[in-house]
Amino acid sequence: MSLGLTTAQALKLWHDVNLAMVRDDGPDLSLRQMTILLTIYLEAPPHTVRDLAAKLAVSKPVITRALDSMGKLELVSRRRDDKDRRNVLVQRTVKGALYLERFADTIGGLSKAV
Amino acid sequence: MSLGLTTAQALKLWHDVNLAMVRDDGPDLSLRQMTILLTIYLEAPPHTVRDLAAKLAVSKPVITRALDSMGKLELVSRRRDDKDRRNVLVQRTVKGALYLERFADTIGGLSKAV
DNA sequence: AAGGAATGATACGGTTCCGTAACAATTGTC
DNA sequence: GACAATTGTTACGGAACCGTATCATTCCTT
Repeated sequence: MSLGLTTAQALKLWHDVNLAMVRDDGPDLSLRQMTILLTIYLEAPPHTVRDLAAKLAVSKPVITRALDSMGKLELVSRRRDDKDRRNVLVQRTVKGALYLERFADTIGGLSKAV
Repeated sequence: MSLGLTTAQALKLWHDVNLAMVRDDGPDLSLRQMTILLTIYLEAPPHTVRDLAAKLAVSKPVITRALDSMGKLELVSRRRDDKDRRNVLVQRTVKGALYLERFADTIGGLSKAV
């Protein structure tokens, strides 16, 4: 399916959503954090640190630190893999789901005005 | 005009564009920097530090520092206002225009796959 | 001309993130 | 069982950003 965004529409939508995020109180997730969060919630599990690092083309410590930060915000949780206890499985949380739901509503609402 | 984005479409589009930005080499602009850059290029001039701070609901040093950073990248330039030499006029640059044009193309291309 | 208002920049201390290198724990291999 | 490979984490020094307070410059009012 194609959304058929023109250049001007794309930039205006991005601007409006970014502006809403900047003006919003509460902590802003960094670009990497947001990408990790969306990956976890949009793609099928399991999600390991190694997989996420590969998908984002980023070092593993970047993932670990982002999971630390988002874990404090309870947007994400971690669990050891029982099949292979070297692995850490990144899991969704209720707060994380609500966060993204609210975020999607913001985009959806603003896209109506583009 | 309404783009009519569904929740799932909005999140997938955001994910895909963010992922492209993360994987891309070169410096990532922060959320605030990106918002400032888009404001400068989408809204009619003049743009002063004070106006930008008000629009983003952010302190003036945030704007000054963001302009410093983006100035080094030549995405933006500054000039004193001759009418009122207290003001600084934020101006567009060729590099900034190309940067956003390329960014819009990324969104446009990825939106076709949503 | 003098004092106050407005604008943007700077200083300061603190927090967060980064990249690289090293590390502990677990698994696989010989 | 010994040793290498894999996974995720931590350590370390450095860079970027933040919020608040302060400053220099310019304008305005009287």
